[in-house]
Amino acid sequence: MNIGDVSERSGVPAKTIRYYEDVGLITPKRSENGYRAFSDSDLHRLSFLGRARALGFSIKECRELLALYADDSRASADVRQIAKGHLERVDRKIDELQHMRDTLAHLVSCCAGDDRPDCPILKDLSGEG
Amino acid sequence: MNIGDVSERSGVPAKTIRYYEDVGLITPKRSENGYRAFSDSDLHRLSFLGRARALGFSIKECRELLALYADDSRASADVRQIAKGHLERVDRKIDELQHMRDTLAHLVSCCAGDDRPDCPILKDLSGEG
DNA sequence: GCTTGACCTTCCAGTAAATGGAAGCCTTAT
DNA sequence: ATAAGGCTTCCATTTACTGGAAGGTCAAGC
Repeated sequence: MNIGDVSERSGVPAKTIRYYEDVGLITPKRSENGYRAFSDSDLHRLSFLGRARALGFSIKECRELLALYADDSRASADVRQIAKGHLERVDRKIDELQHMRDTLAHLVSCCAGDDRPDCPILKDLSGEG
Repeated sequence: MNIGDVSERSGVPAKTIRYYEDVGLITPKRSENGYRAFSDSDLHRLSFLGRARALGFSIKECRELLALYADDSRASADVRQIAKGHLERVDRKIDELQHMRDTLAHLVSCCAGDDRPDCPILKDLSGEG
């Protein structure tokens, strides 16, 4: 398969696939003409990466997950730990965004949003109130 | 005031203050020795930036907000639009993270996390199930 | 007067994870 | 033969800083 094929099948953009090769996440063979020649296993790996990235795992974590996936003697505890660590990070991020959201929603609701200059949003940002 | 003073008072790291000067968000005067000489107004501006960034506004938005703040004939509608646009972005991000979170939490709860290789997390990522 | 340590300066590089674009081969169809 | 579309590499850009090196400045203590 050429890069366009695996891109379409895996849902990972061609540009991103080349990037994944650059950083060593995949190592497709090459055809005689220099084109990348992807195997079914490469495609599978790319789909794995697509799903892991969609769940927010970092490239580093993806690398670790792929290594565990390839290791028949892995302990599921190792996989779980990576996922749990990531889950906690996501939870913290949600909390942070939720806090921003509440403040923003409050400020927006307080602002008249008309043609007058008086604005509680700017007041808050400037330290008044 | 030197950079260390305004950094402490505004809560913005010195490194970040220099960066803000680089990108034109602040333009402190210079003392004869070459040190940045911050005025009260510079400090105020930095505090404004610190609060805006803490709410997740981008540098570009901060620039716009500062411009509106300085403009006595502004319309609060313009401020509100920036804040509302940002709020919507934050909402979308929260939804996205929440979806990740739910999937991750489910997977983590399904994984035994012991020394055996069998792992529903990897199963899911690999496309099975 | 000299040293020491805490500040300050600039400049360069690196971070995460792609993405955009240019210049130029390869292939396939007309 | 040529045009379209796909492929290649390489370089730059994005976001918002952050780290570190090399070196100037200042105030305190001996």
